[in-house]
Amino acid sequence: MGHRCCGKQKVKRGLWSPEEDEKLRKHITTHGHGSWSSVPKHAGLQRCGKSCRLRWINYLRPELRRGSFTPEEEQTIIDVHRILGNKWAQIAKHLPGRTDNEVKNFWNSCIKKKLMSQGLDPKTHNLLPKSHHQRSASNNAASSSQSPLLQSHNQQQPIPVHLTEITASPINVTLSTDQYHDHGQNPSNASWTRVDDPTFHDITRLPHQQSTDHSTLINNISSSSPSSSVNLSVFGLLENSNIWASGTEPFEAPRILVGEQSKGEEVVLQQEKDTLLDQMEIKGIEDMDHASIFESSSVDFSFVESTLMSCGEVSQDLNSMCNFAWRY
DNA sequence: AAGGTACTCAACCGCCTGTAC
DNA sequence: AGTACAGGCGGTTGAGTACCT
Repeated sequence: MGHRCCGKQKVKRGLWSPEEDEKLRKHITTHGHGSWSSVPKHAGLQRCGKSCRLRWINYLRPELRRGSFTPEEEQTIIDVHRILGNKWAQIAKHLPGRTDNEVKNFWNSCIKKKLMSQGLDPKTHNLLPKSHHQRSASNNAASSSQSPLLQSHNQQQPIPVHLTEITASPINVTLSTDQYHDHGQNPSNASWTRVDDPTFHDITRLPHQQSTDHSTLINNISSSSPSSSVNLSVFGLLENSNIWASGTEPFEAPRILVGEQSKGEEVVLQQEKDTLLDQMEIKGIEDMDHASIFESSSVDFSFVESTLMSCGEVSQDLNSMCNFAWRY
């Protein structure tokens, strides 16, 4: 039987046998994979190169972490997905030892349903229309015990902010109007508080993280994944001053060499950026010292920046990232 | 016990992008 | 500039398994 990606050879398909696994493992550990298209030949496998690559990446790599996802990993997936959407490879990068395939499967089989049973649109992380929610909730008796978090959340419709102007792929961040005021000048002791609704919660928080105490919540989230530098709650919903808590690795600001861009591109990008910024409602935080914000933050923005970069938003310095992060 | 249904997850497919020529 | 190729990625499929009636 032919194969579309390597039509000439006869290749085996379907599940891998232990013998095939062993051949592939032995070949790669001794020779490395080099060109994947040549791996089957050198390893003595009747598989196509793509298949070998997939098998190695998803199953044979020694650094892979097997077993079920922890609540912390689940929260990380939800948080990152809220920002990036179905960018499984990007999401997986923030879960050491997990593959994009694994994350994708876990999302589709578990998290998606969980969110839907809680009345949330898994695509946008926004609330579904009430009828839909009731229907899905009744369809899923096992998870019908809605968390207090969502009960309170349902009382207030968040306003989806679509960032399609900034990125090529839609990124939806859910927030409420005028949620936060900045009471501090120094980010290290800035006091970020919601001003309109003390019952508002991060909509994707897990049941085990229910708490009306925002300090506890943020501490839980940020301490729950020590191996990950991601705490994306900050992008969706800035909770309070705890996000500035010290004691973790200071964020090292990513730097992009201005010289890598042409002058013309710089001008155009700057104009686009200015236009976008004009369109956005400014919440009074841009006066903050951005550099000091990042230095005192434990939040890793680099992946967001890389995503924005790949989607066409090129920043010459940290300002655009600051603008992005601190406006939403 | 048997049949049906739901679920999980490994693997495949097709498209896109980057690179070499 | 155009083409071919390899690698990477997200979406989808289907086999195996668990659970339910």
